[in-house]
Amino acid sequence: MDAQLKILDIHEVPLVCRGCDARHNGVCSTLTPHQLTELNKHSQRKAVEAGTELIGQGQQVHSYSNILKGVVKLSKIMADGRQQIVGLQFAPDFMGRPFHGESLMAAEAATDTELCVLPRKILERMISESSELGSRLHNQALTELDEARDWMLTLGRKSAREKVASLLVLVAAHADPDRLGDCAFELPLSRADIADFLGLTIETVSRQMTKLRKDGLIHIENNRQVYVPDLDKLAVTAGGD
Amino acid sequence: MDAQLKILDIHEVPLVCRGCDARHNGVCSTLTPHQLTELNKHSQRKAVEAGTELIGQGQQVHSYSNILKGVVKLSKIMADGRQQIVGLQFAPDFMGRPFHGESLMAAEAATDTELCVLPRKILERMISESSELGSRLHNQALTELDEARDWMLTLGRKSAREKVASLLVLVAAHADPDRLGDCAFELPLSRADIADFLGLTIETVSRQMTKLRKDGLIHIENNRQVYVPDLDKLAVTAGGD
DNA sequence: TAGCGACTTTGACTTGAATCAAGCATGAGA
DNA sequence: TCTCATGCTTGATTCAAGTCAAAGTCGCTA
Repeated sequence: MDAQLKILDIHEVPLVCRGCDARHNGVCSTLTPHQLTELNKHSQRKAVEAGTELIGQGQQVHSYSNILKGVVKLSKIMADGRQQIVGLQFAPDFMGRPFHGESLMAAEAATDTELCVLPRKILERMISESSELGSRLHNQALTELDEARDWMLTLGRKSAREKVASLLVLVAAHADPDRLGDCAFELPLSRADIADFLGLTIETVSRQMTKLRKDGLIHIENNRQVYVPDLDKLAVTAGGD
Repeated sequence: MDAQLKILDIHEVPLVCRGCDARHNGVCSTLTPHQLTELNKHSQRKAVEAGTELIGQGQQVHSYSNILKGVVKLSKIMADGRQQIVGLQFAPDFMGRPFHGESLMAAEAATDTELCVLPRKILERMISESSELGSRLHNQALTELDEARDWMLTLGRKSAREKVASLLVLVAAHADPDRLGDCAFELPLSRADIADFLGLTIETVSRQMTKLRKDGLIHIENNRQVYVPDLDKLAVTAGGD
């Protein structure tokens, strides 16, 4: 938790990106200069290392964040300890939910992560002032809903092999959105995290990774570095579509 | 598809309920009289029987609907026919999604259903005029996101017995939200639908229902009529919490 | 009221993923 | 350089859920 704090120029970061249709070059905000000044005054840059808990399940949420760098995992935990990762937030996503004060899940940094923390009250006032900002957040919520439902199909109906392939395709898409054909990236998740995301055990994940490797669909180095020679082929073994 | 159409008084129906905090007595709308008149002129009442397809996967969506009566299932289908139900909409839910034109899943009436169909363009104009309406829809999206993520935990980490119990608890909650202790309701889903919602096969669903019955947790009549003597006990076997 | 069809249950068997249990790397610290 | 911890892989075995097959139930229509 060695948080290094400093005032951030809000111009440098996108505010709500996942829900926007267009690609942005690091700027997504449509705030007024006055609003920007205010956010600059009150928002804080925060760097945390992998494994840091950002929000505990059932905890009250007093702030929203832009993820500047890294990957955050959202997970639900049952009373007996069983865990399911229910979403991944990649930079430059916005994290948090207006109107919903209490968190129904935990948020934890999957990798070393940098955040821009925005105070809840100020942001909510800006939402009520700007319908553009509100509709962007609405849009992001709908996008996340689509993604959650896609993942429900993966969890409910796919085999272990298809699940692992689906995860690799998902990460590849975020690492290099426009890349066709081959693609290389670093896995932001441990085997244990992958298992919790796919509803599998560590052992099964490991076995399926090995099989995909032996089938020539992926190459792995140092457990985390993945190279996919043919992304289409991998997508097909992920269940097509 | 024997749709019977007639002009509906929009005052009679709630517009967006799931996302609202308060309970409403059948009226949820905050539209102006002028907006109500316009909706009255353009919205249509539609009655369909169980099994009717409302929106096909990949189809363009030109209207939104309020569900007046019945249950609608939302599902994703893979190329090889595997299916996953990714959400249930109970009356008086609003169905549809602003800004997202194309449907990424199919919607089908699970029971005999009555809808109030609102033209897309008119509703979207009203959303842009009324921030209250927009924020209610935003709220509903967030609620659905929470529900989808809860279900991801069910799909990924629960046993067949827990899954079936979870479904029964879910339906019970919608049938009779305030009921404590015991509770009776009619299942809006066939065994096949339940299997598709839980990521199981029909046979497994049937076996688990039988076990729950033999364990005294539920009573079943005519396959669809369910009586739960102790809802808390059922919730515990659904995985607690 | 017999017969058909759709839906559900039940049984026997198979299988994919979980569990249990060693081993293998890699990196940090002594 | 050795040890220890952590994370990953691999193998043997078990078990929960899937598959295949048959029979039961109900409502509908002729």
